[in-house]
Amino acid sequence: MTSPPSGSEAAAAVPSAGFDRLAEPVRRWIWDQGWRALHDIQDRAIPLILDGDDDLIIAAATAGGKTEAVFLPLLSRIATRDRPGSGFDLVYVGPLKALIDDQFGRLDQLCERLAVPVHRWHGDVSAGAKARARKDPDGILLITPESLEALFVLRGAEIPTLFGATHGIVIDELHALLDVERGIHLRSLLNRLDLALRRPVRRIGLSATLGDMDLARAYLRPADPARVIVLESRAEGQELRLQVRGYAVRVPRDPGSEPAPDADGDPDTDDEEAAADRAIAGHLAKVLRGSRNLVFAGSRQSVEAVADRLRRSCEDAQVPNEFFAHHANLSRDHRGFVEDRLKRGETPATAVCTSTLELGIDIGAVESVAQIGPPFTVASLRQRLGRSGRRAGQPAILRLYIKEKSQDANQHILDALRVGLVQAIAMVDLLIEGWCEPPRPQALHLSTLVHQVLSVIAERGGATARGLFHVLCRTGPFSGVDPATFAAVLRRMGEPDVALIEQVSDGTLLPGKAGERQIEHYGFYAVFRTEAEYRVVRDGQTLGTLPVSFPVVPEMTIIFSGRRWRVLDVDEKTPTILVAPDARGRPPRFGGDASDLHDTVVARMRDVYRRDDHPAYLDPTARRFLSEARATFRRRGLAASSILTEGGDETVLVPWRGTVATETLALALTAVGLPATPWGLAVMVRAPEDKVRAALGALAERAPDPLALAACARTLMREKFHPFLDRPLLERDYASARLTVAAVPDMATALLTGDTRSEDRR
DNA sequence: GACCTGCTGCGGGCTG
Repeated sequence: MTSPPSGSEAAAAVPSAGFDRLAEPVRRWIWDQGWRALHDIQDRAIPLILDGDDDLIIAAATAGGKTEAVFLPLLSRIATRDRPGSGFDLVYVGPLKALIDDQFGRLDQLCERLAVPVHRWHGDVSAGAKARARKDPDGILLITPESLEALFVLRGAEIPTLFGATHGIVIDELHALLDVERGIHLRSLLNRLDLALRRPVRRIGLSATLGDMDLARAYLRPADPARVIVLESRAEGQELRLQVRGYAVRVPRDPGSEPAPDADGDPDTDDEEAAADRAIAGHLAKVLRGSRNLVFAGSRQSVEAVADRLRRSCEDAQVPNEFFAHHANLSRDHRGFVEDRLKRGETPATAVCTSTLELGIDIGAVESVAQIGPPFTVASLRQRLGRSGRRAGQPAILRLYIKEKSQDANQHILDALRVGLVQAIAMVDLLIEGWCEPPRPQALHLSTLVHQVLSVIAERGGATARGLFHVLCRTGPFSGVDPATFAAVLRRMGEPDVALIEQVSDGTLLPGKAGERQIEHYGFYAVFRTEAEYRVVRDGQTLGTLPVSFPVVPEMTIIFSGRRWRVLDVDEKTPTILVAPDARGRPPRFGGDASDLHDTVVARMRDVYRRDDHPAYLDPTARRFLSEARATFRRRGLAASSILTEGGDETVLVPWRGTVATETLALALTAVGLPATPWGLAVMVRAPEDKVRAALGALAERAPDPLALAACARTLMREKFHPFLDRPLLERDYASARLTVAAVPDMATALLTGDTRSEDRR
């Protein structure tokens, strides 16, 4: 048993097996926090971290105490270290600067007790603080993947000194860093760290939403996934209150008549969709006013429109505004203001936001979460839901608002199937079951490979082709790249018109002219692509940014930051847009890419169509939509056959697979001369049914050649370093990332035989 | 037909 330190008036922590094993100053800190007990996950993590050196994944809900679960025992080990000051003892990698600042605040006072320094290292940290950390590396380093990259490029020779003492590297929000470019980047850096130190450094991943633990293990330690220990928190059965609300968008009966302008001169009330938007905003205003909430609106354009409507609803009610827009194009000042107001909790506040408020940063507990439109992924829905009901005894509240077109004789089959509502129901089902999307690990990631080739050359002051292959492909995350493909990438990088690298007489590869320009520019350290933007300025104050792809001219009116503006001037040189307040405005388009639906989600959607029950969480309109969707499903015979004829010359296929497989099927048909376009769940083929059936018959026999399909693809350049690759390499990269040719024969067979067995086996 | 994330070195001007 442990007694509280004398003088402490904090509530006594309940001693437990884990607690008793922590170092004395760490226990003292816990007493002072007034904690009554350690979380289950913390208690279980302590012996694992103290007694072993195995890699570890800790999966627990947002605010489940994951950070403390790893840092309390890790710091207990440091407290008894024998050689302080010979390098950073621990490294924490966080995907957001704001997250690092949050964690710094939490760790700093604990570490002060232990005389363990904590260093922040990201783009907003002063050069002086970084210089001090470099001169005397010790304690804990909190860093972003990009700043770690910068250390390799600029201080390659110092890596063994800086990290010589490091015995653990904690990766926060692991789910956000799986098979995306940034995750591959970080895995490459971790592998390069192990190689530079000539020993593996223990890796500890933290996450609330991992879809597949075996894949997560393989991502954390590709060389030895079996030894990665997974610690999952036992769910505490929190109450979830859920509602799905349907809203009808009326299709104009008489398309010839001009709609009457709205009384307040509101230009966006002229379309029928605006009536549904008004109804949604009206409900949000009614149920959210006076409390603290998050409204995920789906796109930045929709955030602006909804925030504007809710602000005006406050004006109409003559109460102070409590609804604020929050997305990545709004200024840091404005975002900070919204986050502070949510966090302080003194006045009511609702943020209408995009995924900016989905990850990690602490905005305190909110009472409810709303989602407008179906979610993009189950993982993101779970992450969003985790923002509400974080106080003990409080339920998590989720409201989903779904718009569907009202029924009409000429309605398109996909509208009549009410895909948005059915997608929302399928995702809520899967959320409740605890499923979420796993990563797809087969992509080659050639763009990121180009980046890492340059980075390793910079780190080491030159490298051989053999050495690069060893670091990046044999032991690193580019394991899908074979020697021939790797050689083709290097050859391409060395071509005179590309000039990223050049070879000197002894075979060493050095940066070429263009390569030097890349490496020397500070934009090099991030592997993801970004778009050019205007600054939006009012009276010398920056409100935020707009993509240059959005056409802006003087006198046009826009909604931005939830308010209405007139454009005074556009300066292409700086590039800046000057605005002044106005009574009118439309939300701008920000652009963006579509997301992929996973096979499991689509399989579940088909189950929803085939069932008869109505989930209790549907409101009357949503219930009606679901009945209509099922009626369409049966009337069109989709229960028995997934081949439909629309008019004489168009055939619609519904393969009931995710986006990648559906797009692969469309390309496979296009490649054999039948022009096919993927459209949501369906593939629209401009050919009569008998021809389509004949083509499917051939596809059922043999999987198509992926490179032949990639040759038919429209956009091959998707990532930052793609412009340096040639067409054959781009096609190979596309085939690896965006095609599943092996699934084509099964899809074709199922379509032809009307085999409607559910694929929903996970 | 979506979202998000990140960044160094150096020089000039100012303050104490």
